[in-house]
Amino acid sequence: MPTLETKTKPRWERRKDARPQELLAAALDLFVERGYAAARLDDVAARAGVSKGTLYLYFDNKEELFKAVVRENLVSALAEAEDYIERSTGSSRDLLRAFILNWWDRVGQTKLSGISKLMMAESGNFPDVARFYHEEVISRCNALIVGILERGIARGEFRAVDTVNANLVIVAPLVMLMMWKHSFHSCRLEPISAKDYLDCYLDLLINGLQATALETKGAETLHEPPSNHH
Amino acid sequence: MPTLETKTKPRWERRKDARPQELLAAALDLFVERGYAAARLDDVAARAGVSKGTLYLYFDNKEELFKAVVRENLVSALAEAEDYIERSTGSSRDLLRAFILNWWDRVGQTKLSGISKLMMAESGNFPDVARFYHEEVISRCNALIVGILERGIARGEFRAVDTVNANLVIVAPLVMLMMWKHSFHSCRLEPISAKDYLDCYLDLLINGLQATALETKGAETLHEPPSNHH
DNA sequence: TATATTGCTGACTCGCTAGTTAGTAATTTT
DNA sequence: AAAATTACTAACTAGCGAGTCAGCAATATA
Repeated sequence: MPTLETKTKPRWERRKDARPQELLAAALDLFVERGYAAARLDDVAARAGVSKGTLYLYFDNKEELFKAVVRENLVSALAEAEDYIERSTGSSRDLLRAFILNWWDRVGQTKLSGISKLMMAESGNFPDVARFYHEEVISRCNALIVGILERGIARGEFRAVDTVNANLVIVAPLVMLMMWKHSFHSCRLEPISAKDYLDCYLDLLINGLQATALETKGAETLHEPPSNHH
Repeated sequence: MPTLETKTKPRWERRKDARPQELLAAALDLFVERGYAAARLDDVAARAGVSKGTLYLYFDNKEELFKAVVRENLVSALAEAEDYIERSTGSSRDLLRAFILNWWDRVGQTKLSGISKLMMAESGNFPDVARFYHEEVISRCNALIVGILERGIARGEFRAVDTVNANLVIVAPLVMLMMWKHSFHSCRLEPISAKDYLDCYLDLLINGLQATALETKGAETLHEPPSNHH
């Protein structure tokens, strides 16, 4: 009676080729949901439909698994952004805005934002992972933005701000928006509207960077004057 | 020979009154250093010079200990800020700047910044703590800033920005500065200069908020034009 | 000095998770 | 169809940390 599995499918299949991708996808999910330390490899394996032992056949340990997730998703996206900026020719103002909005589409809006949040949160407890992430993601991202600012200043489009700190000030609201997506879910009445937030941010930013408000006074603004709904 | 502790001090003392404060101080240190989940109560007790059992005499559990730390430090600071703003009479621009700089002195600059970072990082895994922190700290802080913005708009000092989102955009670089203080220590060549960062931030912000750049053109700027040292 | 009180200790339980491994079942080869 | 190969499983370990508690030693009291 118990041995009724006559013509059913095998209890498991050998799928050597598909496993890594499936494990990476599951790992991304769980790292984003729980954070680095709290993500359980048992759960990662389960979500990928394998046992934990199998996970260890494809990745040496938790740290290597995480690095693979970062390479697979963020590093590749960054490389594309570098290309995009390389090829651009328009005004620095438009370039900056396009970069930010594109970045939001490709990273901020997606679950990848959870990785940025996770690294901000846990870099202190995992210095090796932090170093890796800083070199592969943060440094390159900063270089991109400083590049755009220098370009804008050189062309006389932007005021001569301190580019290194301006980079940080510019990035901060974007990183925070990513972090808020993954913090205090249960507390906020209505989630932050990314569109409204970014509109407001870009409005303040472009205004703040403007070479001289006098000269460009007539230029079209990014959007209609924001409503003050409180 | 071994029993040479003739007239030495007792192995431990009874100090019922001093323990709570000492435990709170130790807890603040360890929560900031390690984060909420990773802070070990054994270590907290050890740093306070007692055993873990003693800690449990004064605090029910880890969560209550953490809440006590927040109340002791952040909630009290917030109450003072509320008073300060209540009493203020000057321009909204000065009030906003003063509030930000004062907040940096009282919180951002100190180890308390670690608490903000910790909550951003771990709120998802500890919803009860998150709710508490959101109600006691975040909501009240947001209300303060929205209040200043509304005041400035009502008086015609600020453009009619979307105050709710502007609040977030304004707060973001400040929260990020706090977080950076506690992230990627081992990666950054030179630590971020809070002064330069805040100068740059306030410069962009005030410029971005300015009612119309034409009218207030002659007003003294916050500081000398920032140098572009890169 | 003797007795009562209580602040404090330290060794315990219990549950949880990264990483290991002996063995098994799906596939490939012969 | 049998033998050889190997992708995979499941049960294991080792170690850690929150929370507990029986007992002890520092005071207070008599």
